[in-house]
Amino acid sequence: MSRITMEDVAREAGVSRALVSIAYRDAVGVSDATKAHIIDVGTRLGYVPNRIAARLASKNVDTVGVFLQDLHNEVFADVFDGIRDIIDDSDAQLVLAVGRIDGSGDAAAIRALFESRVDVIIAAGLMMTDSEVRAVAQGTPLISVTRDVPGIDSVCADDVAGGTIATAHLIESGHTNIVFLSNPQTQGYQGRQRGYLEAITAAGLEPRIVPVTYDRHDAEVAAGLIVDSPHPPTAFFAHNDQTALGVLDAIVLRGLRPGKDIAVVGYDNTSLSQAPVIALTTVDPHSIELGRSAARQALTRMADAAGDDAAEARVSIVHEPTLVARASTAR
Amino acid sequence: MSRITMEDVAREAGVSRALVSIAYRDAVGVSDATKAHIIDVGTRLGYVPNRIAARLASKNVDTVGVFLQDLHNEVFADVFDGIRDIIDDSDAQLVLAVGRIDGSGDAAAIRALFESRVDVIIAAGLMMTDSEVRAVAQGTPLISVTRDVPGIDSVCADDVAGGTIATAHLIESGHTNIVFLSNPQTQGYQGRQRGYLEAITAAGLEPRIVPVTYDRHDAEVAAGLIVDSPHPPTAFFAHNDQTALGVLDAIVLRGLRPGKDIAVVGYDNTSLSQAPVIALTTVDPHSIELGRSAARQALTRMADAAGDDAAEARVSIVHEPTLVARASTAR
DNA sequence: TTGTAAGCGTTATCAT
DNA sequence: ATGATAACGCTTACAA
Repeated sequence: MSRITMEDVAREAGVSRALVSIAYRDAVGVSDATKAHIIDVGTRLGYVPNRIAARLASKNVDTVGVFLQDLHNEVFADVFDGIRDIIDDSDAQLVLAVGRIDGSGDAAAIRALFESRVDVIIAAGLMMTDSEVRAVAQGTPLISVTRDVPGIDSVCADDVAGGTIATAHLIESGHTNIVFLSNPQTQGYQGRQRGYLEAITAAGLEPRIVPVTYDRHDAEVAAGLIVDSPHPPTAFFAHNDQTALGVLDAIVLRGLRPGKDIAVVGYDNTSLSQAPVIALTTVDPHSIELGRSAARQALTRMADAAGDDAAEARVSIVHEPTLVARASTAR
Repeated sequence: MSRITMEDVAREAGVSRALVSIAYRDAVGVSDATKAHIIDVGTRLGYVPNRIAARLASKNVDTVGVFLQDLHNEVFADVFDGIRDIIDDSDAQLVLAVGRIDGSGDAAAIRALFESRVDVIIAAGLMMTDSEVRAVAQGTPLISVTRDVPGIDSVCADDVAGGTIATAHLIESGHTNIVFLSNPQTQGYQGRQRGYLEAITAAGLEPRIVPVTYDRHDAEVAAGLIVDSPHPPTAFFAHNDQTALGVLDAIVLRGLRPGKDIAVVGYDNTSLSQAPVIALTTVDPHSIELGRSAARQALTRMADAAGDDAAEARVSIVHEPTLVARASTAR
C-alpha cells in the first residue's frame, strides 16, 4: 500500500499540506521554486495522490461514468474509443462499468456508477425499458448512446433510416424474400426493425421477422432453422454485425456461399465486417463519432450542472448512417 | 446530484449516522426492526451510499483494479469474464482501466488505478518491459495475466508449449516453409515465438520470423508482402487470432483459399476463430480460466496484505494450452 | 441495541 | 506565497 500521504510530503518538505495540494494540482498560488521542491520530495518519497480523498473533498472533480453493455461486441469498443478521444482532452476522469450480454448486469453496473458519484453517465447498450432508463436518470444526467430514449439526452444513428437503406439495398438487388433477425424486443432499439418494415411494405413485400438474442451462436442456430425451412429466404438482414456473422456461419455450414446463394446485411460496420474474409455488407452508424458526440454532450451537461445554467431541454443528436456494400450482397 | 447523505437519512429516521451505516452494510449491531425502518426511510429519500466516502473511511473495502490492454481484442473480454466470475462472488469491488493498442496508454491507466487506491491489480496485456512491470508492482500487489513476468505473480498459458504444438501441427501436415508473425518485441510475450523456434529447429527447418504490430490491418499488409514475395511460405503461424485474421484477409484478397492454398494458425481461440466462416485453427490458452485464476490469486493477495500473513513468494500459475484444429489448416 | 466522536486524505476558505 | 482549519460523507472504536 502506498502509505505515504500528503501530510508526509508536507512534513518532509517543510511546508503545509495546503501547499502540497496546490503544487500537485499545479494550481496557482505557489512559487515555482517551492513547487519544484515539493514535487521533488514527493517523488522521492513515492507519493501518489489519493483520488478518493480528493473527490470527497472537492466539488470540482469532473468524473464521467461510462456503461458498456458487452465487451465481446466491438461496437462498444468503438464507442469507447470515441468517448476517450474527447475525455482525454478534458480534465475529467473516466469510470467504467460493464454489463452482461443478457442485460442482467445493467442495474448493478449503473448502481456502481451512482455510488461512485459520477457527475454524468454515458450509457451504451442499456437493455432496460425507456421508463426504467428515465427513472435511473433522475439524479444524474444520463446520455444514451446508440439508442434514442425519449426524454433522455441521446446520441445515435438514425436507425430507421439505417434499416431502410439496408433493406432497400437488398430489394434493389432483386430480393423479395428477406428475413429480418431482430434484437431482443426490450423497449427501445426498434428503429432498425421499423426501417426494415417501412422498406418492405413500401415495396409491397411480405415482412418476415424473427427475434434472436444478442448471442452470436443463438443467431446461427436461428438462421440455420430458417435456411432449412420449406421456404428459405434469399436474403437476411441482421440487426447487428454479430448476428450477421452468426448468419454467415449458418450459411457456410450448409455449404452455401454468402452473397452468391444467400445475401446477408449486418449493422454496425465493426472492424470484423470490414475484414475481407468476412466482407459483410453493413450499415455504418459511425460508432466512434457517436462516442465523441456523447462525450461532448456529457461535458456540456456537467458544465451546466456546475454552473447555475438552467438545465436545457433534452438533446437528441442523430447521425446519418451509411450503407457499406461488400461481398455478402454481391452475386 | 444525489445530495442526500447518510446524515439526512439518520435525521429523518430519528437515529444516529452510525446505525444507518451499519444498516446499509448489513453488518451486525442493529435490530431487524430499526434496520428495516432505516432502509425504508433511505429508499424513500432516494439515498445512495457514497462509495468514495466509504472507501476513504474504511480500511476494509477490498477493491481490485483490472487493466485491459485493448477492448478491440476479444481475448481481453474473455479474461475479464473470468475475473468477474470470481469477483462477483466475493464482496470486492472492481475498478477498470483500459490501455491503448500501441501500449501508449499503459502508464496512465496503471497510475489511475494507483490513485484510486486499489488493493491489488490484475493486468492483462501490459506492454512495458519486465522491469517496468516490477517497478510498478512495488507498492501494490500485481497479478499479470496472459504474460509471465519473472518476479511477479503471473497467470498464463504455457506459451512455449502453445507455440510448439501449433508449429508441430503445421509440420505434421507436411509444411516446411512456415512463417511466424511475431508480436511487438517488447520485453515479455516471447514464449510463442520461442515455441515456434524450438519446433522448427527440432525439425531441421529454417525459421522465418516477421514482426508485426497488434493492429490487424498492419498484419494483413505484412502478410500480403510475404505472400507476394519470391518464395511465399505454405503456412503462417500468427502470434494471435487478430493477426491470423489479417493473414486470412491477405490470402483471400489474392484469390487464394486458406487451408487449401496456404495454412494459417492463430492463437487465443477467441470466439472469432470459432466461427465457421473463419474456422481458424488456433491454440486455446483458456482465457476465461486464466481470468478466474488471476482473480483468485488477487483475492488471496488482498487477504495476505490485510492479515499479518507474511507475503508469500511469487506465484506463477501456468495453464496447459490446447490445439484446436479447424479448416484453416485442412487441405 | 444505540449514540458519540475521532479519524480517513484531500480541498478550500481565510488569515497571515 | 504560505499556513491553519474547517469541511467532504462515511466507518469504527468506544461509551451509554
